[in-house]
Amino acid sequence: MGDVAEAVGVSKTTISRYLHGEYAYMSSETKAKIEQVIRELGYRPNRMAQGLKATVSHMVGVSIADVGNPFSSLLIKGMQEECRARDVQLLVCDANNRPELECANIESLLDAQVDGLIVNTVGNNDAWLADFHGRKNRKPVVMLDRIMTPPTYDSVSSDNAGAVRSMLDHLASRGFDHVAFVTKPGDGISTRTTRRIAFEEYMGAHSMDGDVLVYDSDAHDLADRIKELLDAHGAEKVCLFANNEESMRDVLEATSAQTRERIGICAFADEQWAKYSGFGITCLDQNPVLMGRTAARKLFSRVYDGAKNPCSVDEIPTRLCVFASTQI
Amino acid sequence: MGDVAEAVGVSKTTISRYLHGEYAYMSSETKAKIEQVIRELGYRPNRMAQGLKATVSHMVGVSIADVGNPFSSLLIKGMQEECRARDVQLLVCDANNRPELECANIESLLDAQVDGLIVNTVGNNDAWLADFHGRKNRKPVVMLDRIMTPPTYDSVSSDNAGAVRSMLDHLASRGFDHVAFVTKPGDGISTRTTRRIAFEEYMGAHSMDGDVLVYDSDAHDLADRIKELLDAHGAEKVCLFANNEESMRDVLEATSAQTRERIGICAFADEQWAKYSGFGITCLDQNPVLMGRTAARKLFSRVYDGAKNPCSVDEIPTRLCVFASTQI
DNA sequence: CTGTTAGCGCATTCAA
DNA sequence: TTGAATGCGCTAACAG
Repeated sequence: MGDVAEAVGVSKTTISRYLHGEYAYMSSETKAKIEQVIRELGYRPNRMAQGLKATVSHMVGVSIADVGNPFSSLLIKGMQEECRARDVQLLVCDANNRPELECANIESLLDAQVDGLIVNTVGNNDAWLADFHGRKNRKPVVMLDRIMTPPTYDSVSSDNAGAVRSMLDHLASRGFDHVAFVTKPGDGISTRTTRRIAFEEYMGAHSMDGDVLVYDSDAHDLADRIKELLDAHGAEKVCLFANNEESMRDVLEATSAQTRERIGICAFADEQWAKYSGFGITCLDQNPVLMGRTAARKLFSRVYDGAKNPCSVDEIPTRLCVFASTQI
Repeated sequence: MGDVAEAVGVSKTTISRYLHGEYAYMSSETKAKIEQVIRELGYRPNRMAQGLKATVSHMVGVSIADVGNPFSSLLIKGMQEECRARDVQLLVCDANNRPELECANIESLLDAQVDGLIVNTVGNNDAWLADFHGRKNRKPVVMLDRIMTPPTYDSVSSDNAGAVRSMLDHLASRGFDHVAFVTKPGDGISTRTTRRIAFEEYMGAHSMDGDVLVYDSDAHDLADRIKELLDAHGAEKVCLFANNEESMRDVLEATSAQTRERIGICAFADEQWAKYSGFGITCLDQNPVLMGRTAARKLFSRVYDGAKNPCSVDEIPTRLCVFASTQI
């Protein structure tokens, strides 16, 4: 900036003013001259230096439970769209499904002077996150996909309960007698628990028969559990309802093609994926891009627009996509 | 930092020294005192301010052609692993498959004072990228997955040619007479071109019959093209070889289940995806996590370890995963 | 309309 | 062993 000022023959202040569009306090000749010199020198302001002075850095931090997950990548896509519009940079960290890393990520991001945080928590980290809320110079946080109860922060998630109900309505209409909700242990991950509870409530309220099948990471274990289930309910029309794509893959791994032909299967899963898996798997397609966008918007309104409203939870609707797997 | 200095009763210089581990110039009492006060106050150094002084910011920028792509998210996963080890932050931008955005991203990242860049180019941007190489204060760049010819920058890609050959060897061993390589137009994207050329060379060198089926984004168009192909080669054992997951989905969309039972199909695709698509699709599984790691390592060695070696291209091997779709 | 001054949080001489 | 002084690139009073 000094170089530009010198070349034009004015002070740095004037250059600074030019950069901020304060043309009113400036002769049109100097303005033109500055414009020209900046182009010639290819000058671009240093955002770090700006951030050092200002109270904002135009950077927001993101900690993702597992960036390798396709769902996560779509969350990021959504955030990016908003970031582009506001000219803010996204600092992305991966927590690799480990709470310690999530904490470390957040601390590092704060060191980098981010203006706010979007957290897709790994789960089992609510205590630390709640504690963080009590810090003096805390930065705004938006929880994404996986949320806390009560919602200490602004949050964005899918309408998980509604999604579960719409799937069960569909299964009922297709004449299924028994539905098993297949999931890994809750592990403090809100989506799993929310869906499971919605499932159990629906079962309680309707005359549908069903149970929850919690399995450990070992797919071998799952195969036995499914066999037991089918032994017990062999005569009925059974459907396996997987909590997510991972569990759906575990179900596919644990069942033979013959088995899959005589039972129904469905899952929370991306339509693109589900449509071509097997003969097509009926799924609840979430809207991760919209979720990411919404989270970014909420954060920006608080950080850059000074919104002071109490924190709220946005639930993004899901879409039921019916394919061959529930048509038996 | 001033607060800490005051509380301890020393100057900021001493605190700075403490933070950099220069304990030699310090009485053990002051050291202990500093340690304590820092903990009490929860002081953490401001990386922006450090970056303003130092020549490095401990941030690297990434521009991804399409962050929504699962492949991309695994590239990022790999980078993150290296970033964690070196304590550097990743600034991630999405180019949304548009060259203008890629350029804008890179400029923005430089404004943020990143120490270097990893670019997964959208394609058709080689001229700008080459021009960028000529800039005075250019920062180091590593091209990832999609590379330039000649390689102006350090680059990391899959061993695309080798992968194509291994797939064609496999198809030959399975007795296929005719193979069609299905791809969207090249569009300046190196992977597409490299694979296509490897395909054509193999066909030329072996007595295998085949052709390249370039289709536009419209899957309808593709259905007609495939029909023509099968009309012409109906008597032979035909295989469709898709350039990537997207084209594979387009092939699935464009063919009926009956058709798929009498032809072979295969693709460059993630094993997780391919294994459960249809009856299982034979695929070339790349190693995006390793690619991301490798790119980050190359960048870091240049940026932080002062490596001066000429730029090089690393080719990461792929893995052939055979499933039912090539067993007809 | 324009410039002077001071300072953001830190690292680095140089001196003591 | 420690500290004072200077400046990184930029912004924001406050003066003219």
